[in-house]
Amino acid sequence: MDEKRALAACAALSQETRLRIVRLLVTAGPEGMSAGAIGEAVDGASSSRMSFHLSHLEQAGLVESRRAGRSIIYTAALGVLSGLIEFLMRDCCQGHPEVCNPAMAALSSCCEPTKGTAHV
Amino acid sequence: MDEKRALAACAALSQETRLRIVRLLVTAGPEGMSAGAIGEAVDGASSSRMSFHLSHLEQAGLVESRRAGRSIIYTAALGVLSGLIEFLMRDCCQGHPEVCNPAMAALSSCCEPTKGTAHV
DNA sequence: TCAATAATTCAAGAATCATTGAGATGATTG
DNA sequence: CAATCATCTCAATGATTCTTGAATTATTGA
Repeated sequence: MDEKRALAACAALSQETRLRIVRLLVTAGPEGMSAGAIGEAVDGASSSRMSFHLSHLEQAGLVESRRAGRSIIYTAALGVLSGLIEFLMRDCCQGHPEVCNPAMAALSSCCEPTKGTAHV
Repeated sequence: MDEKRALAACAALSQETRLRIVRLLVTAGPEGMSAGAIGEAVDGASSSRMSFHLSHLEQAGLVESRRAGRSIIYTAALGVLSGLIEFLMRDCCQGHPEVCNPAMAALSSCCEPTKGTAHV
């Protein structure tokens, strides 16, 4: 993740409809959702508006799309989201891990590490 | 972190000068930096422009300020940054931790968990 | 092939945001 | 107290972004 991509990602996330779309797709997982279903779920927006926002998100790398019949299925690009997180927190510690542990804890509360045993 | 705050945070981060300021302050740690020093470090911007962006960031909760003599010292609000991360990744796992491990790994590369630390 | 469905593209207008420069505020020094 | 330094506030202007509605492309089934 470089500055340019991080800016594009943040800009994409800074709009209500798009933020909702990303969060919806994060919870939807690898199966994704069709453009139409997303539109209904987030705010019943017009299809052209939805298309505008979905393509903005895809441009920013935060979602990916594939065609399935008449529908186009969108999925969250978790790798890019992770890259953004890493970029934002880079060098936050400077040898003092306790400084950024809140961020670790925040993520741990959702994502249990698969290896190791320590976290509850 | 609720949607409104997350939107404000992302909007604040979606501007080049502001993104640089936040990253600079993240690495600067709890001591922070004066407005003038930040301005010189990020792009030699005019003081009114710097002030505009710093106050935008403070409004969004991403930085905090305190006066020290003639200067005003800004620090990164790591708690809010962590909250944003947690908000973005919330429910990403749905029982499948391997889905969001990239995000964990991204943070771990910066922030080693301290031994035996229970998260809050 | 034709009609229906799903989604996209485009142009125009409305709304929001960033920069500039001038002036104001608050703290320190002589 | 007056001068200076660091920063902030404000109004005007230019730039960017969002929404809307109509037209367009791709896919499917009768």
